[in-house]
Amino acid sequence: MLDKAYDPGSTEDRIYAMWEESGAFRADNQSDKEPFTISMPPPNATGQLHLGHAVMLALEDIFIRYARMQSKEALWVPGTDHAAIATENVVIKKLKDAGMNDPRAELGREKLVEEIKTFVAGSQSTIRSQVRKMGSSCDWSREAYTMEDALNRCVNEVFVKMFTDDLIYRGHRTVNWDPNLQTNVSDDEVDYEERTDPFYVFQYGPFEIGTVRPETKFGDKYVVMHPDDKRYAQYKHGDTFECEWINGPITATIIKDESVDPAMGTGVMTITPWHSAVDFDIAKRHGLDKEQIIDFDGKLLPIAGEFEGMHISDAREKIVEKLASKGLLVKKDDTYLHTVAVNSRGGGVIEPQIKLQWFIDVNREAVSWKGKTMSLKQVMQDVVKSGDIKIIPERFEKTYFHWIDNLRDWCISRQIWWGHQVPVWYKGSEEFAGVQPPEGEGWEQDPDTLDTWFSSALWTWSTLVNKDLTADYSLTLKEILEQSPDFTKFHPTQVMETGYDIIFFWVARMILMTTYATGQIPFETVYLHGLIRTRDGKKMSKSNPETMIDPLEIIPKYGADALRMSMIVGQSPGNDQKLYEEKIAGYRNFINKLWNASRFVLMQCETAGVTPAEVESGAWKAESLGLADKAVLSSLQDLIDDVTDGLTNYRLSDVGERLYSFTWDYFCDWYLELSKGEANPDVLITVLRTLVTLLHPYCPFVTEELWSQIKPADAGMLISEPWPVSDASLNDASADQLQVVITVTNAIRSLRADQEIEAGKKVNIIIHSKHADLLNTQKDHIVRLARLENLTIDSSGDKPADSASAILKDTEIYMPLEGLIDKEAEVAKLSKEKEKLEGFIKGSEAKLKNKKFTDGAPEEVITLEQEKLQSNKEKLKKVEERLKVLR
RNA sequence: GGGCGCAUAGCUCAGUUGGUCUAGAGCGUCUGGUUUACACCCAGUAGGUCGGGGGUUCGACUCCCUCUGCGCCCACCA
Repeated sequence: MLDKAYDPGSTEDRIYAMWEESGAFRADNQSDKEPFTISMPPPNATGQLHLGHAVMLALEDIFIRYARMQSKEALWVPGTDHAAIATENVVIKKLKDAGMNDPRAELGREKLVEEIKTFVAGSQSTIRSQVRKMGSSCDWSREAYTMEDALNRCVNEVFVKMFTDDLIYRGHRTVNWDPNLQTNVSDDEVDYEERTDPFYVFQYGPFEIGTVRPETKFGDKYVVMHPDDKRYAQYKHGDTFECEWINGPITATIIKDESVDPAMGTGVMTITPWHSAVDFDIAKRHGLDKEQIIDFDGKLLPIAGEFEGMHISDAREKIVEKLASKGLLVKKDDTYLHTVAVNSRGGGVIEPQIKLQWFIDVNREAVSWKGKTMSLKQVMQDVVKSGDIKIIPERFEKTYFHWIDNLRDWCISRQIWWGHQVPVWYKGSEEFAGVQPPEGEGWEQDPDTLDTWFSSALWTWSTLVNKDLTADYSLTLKEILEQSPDFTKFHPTQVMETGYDIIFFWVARMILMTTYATGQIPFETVYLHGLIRTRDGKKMSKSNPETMIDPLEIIPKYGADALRMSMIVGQSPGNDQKLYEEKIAGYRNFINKLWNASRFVLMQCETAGVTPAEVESGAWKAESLGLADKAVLSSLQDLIDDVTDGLTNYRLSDVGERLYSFTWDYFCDWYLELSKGEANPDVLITVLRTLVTLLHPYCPFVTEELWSQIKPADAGMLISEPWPVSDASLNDASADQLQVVITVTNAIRSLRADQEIEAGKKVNIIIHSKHADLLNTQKDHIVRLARLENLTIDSSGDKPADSASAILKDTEIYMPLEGLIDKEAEVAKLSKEKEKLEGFIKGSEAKLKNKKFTDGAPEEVITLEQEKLQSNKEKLKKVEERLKVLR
């Protein structure tokens, strides 16, 4: 017999080990079954599982378990990401904490990379065990890692292919340079922080110019204004003038450019092309000189004269002092609020610099897609516009298009050591791009590594290539793909489930790279979940540990099943959710309820001398079924349909709620209560089996554990059970009939509960007339219910002539055939219904007459409308007749 | 500046193409119950003019406009 309460702690690890050892997670690339694939978004190999991962794992596990039970070949590929900058950063920080001053300089490239590898290995094993804790049924035999050899081969192949197609180029551009981490980062990785800094206005010849960054102003020899600005009409483009500046007199040139906003400040500015992307563009347009003022460590160069070698943070004040002493400081505003660019990967303030970097050209039309030649941008737009890829929720498609419209060339090179090194080699002025190093002496590889998203953009397919084939350099990428059984079977994947915050970083780039490299879309559906927030709506973060909910603390306390459900039910895709312990406790209670319901069913079986294993689902004699049995079986068929339909359409929250209320409110509170008098073990076991099966994707541990107690003798594990199919022949009871049963049951019970009812007092239960014709057929059942409630039947008493009542000893319950009790209420109700029906009819008629509707609508819609009209007319007729009778 | 979203019971949220919702759930409140499936329980109760205003419609929580408040994303900030 089961314990009184479900204990996840003693169950979950055991169940997980059982699943894993059985091979239930492993997908077969040779099977005939329809494939269903999910690539797990690889957690960063830097650390700990958090709630963001937990929600992702819960959602994907539901998708994959449902697919598996639907007899699809379900594959869920797990893995980890090397998270280039983040990881290198963490390791460097650790080394510094251990007493090293400059780990990069002290260790050198090779040794530092070794350090990182060691760290990653430890972190990966932590993640693996944490993913297991959530019950994730992923295929560990296919675990992947973005830095493994096979993936490196794919990265190099794609790079070289793009290089050959002129989609990758190297050029001098303004990049987001982080002097702290000594690397550049992509535009998407830059965060903007609001700060208050002094804003200075200086006299620059005849002009006043404003700036927060005087330290960049050494090289400013161009003064720019809008060509239509009347205030400066006297100055002509190209005019020069002499003026006093930081380190003595300079010659300045007037530039007229439309990018200047006349309304901003004085409408005049000087430019620093080397350290600003906007200024760079202006300089480029007019062919102006560019000079570097600040070096890559953030120190001033010789152009700064006496300030040379000074760090910009120290130099600012001194430069201002000097300008002030020359009488050139016009104004200083200490309350100026502006935004400062910082590296979101844990680095410092971004200093724009011109650097030689590698870029992916998103506008060049060199990609063959659907028989046309398109740019990468166009392909990205096409696959979503055409519906090949569907995004849930749909509104993110807008966000996606908006992003693409503003997309600039993607800078893919990074000046860090941890990552895939750029597969380009140099010898003198020679340049060689190849999957393997060039032959011969004297070649040196480009020291840069690739943006971490370059490799993760290949994730859906690079994880499916055959590893032996990737070691064979006589094969092309195309041949490798064609000969990889996993790839041919499982790609494109079906669902990409991830947080909406990485739609640009990752989702968009997977689409970009995968369509280009494989000619296939990476996935069919994108399901985006929201962020998990604290109770007061704050982002959960390590810096605020009090509000943090750590899944690894929650799971032992409430169970993984409860955690999973608390993050799924009552949750809509793409919206953030607040999570707190009471919510999780609520689902822990639900899990326990299910457990105890099963315990009760098992007890009933024991009492009846039935062993659950012997019960064959659905094998009973029709005449042995009471009305309640029929009702529960009928409702169960609806449940199966609703859950199946909901899961197919990714309506996870609805389905969860439906299962929750069926289990608790209907199965436990109603059917099990009835069974206390007279139990039908066959039905109890059958219903429970179906229920547990339907619940399995949501709460896999407890259901698997229960299954072992209630399963048929010849059944295996629940994880591998087929999905239930509804049986229409069990669905014969009408909704009204069921409603009567429920109503009467509850009424009898509440009468019993109400102590104030004296024996013999007459109480009427009003049952609406539309049920009246059912009453006779249910009389026996109601009598049975009464017996269960310890009410004895005395049919000797006087029966009111106008009711078909069962007369009970303690209380008389009349069930009037007609609405005798509250005529007024019924008339009011019917009048309202009449009004409503008239409205429907009017609406339908208008619709059918409207050409706009009939011309545009498909035939089924019109037929449906006509049917609706017809049935409403019939309904109206009945209502009117009924009203006539009542009046 | 451009874009997206949210505003429904004390709290956290559902509400599927406008129609049996005279608006639902969980938690919390209050009342009562409980000799055995479960107090991680049972039966009830109270609580909302679905942010304000206008419009479309026979009918709007649901569609359109507008206002207010909150949040997010992108761009820019001389």
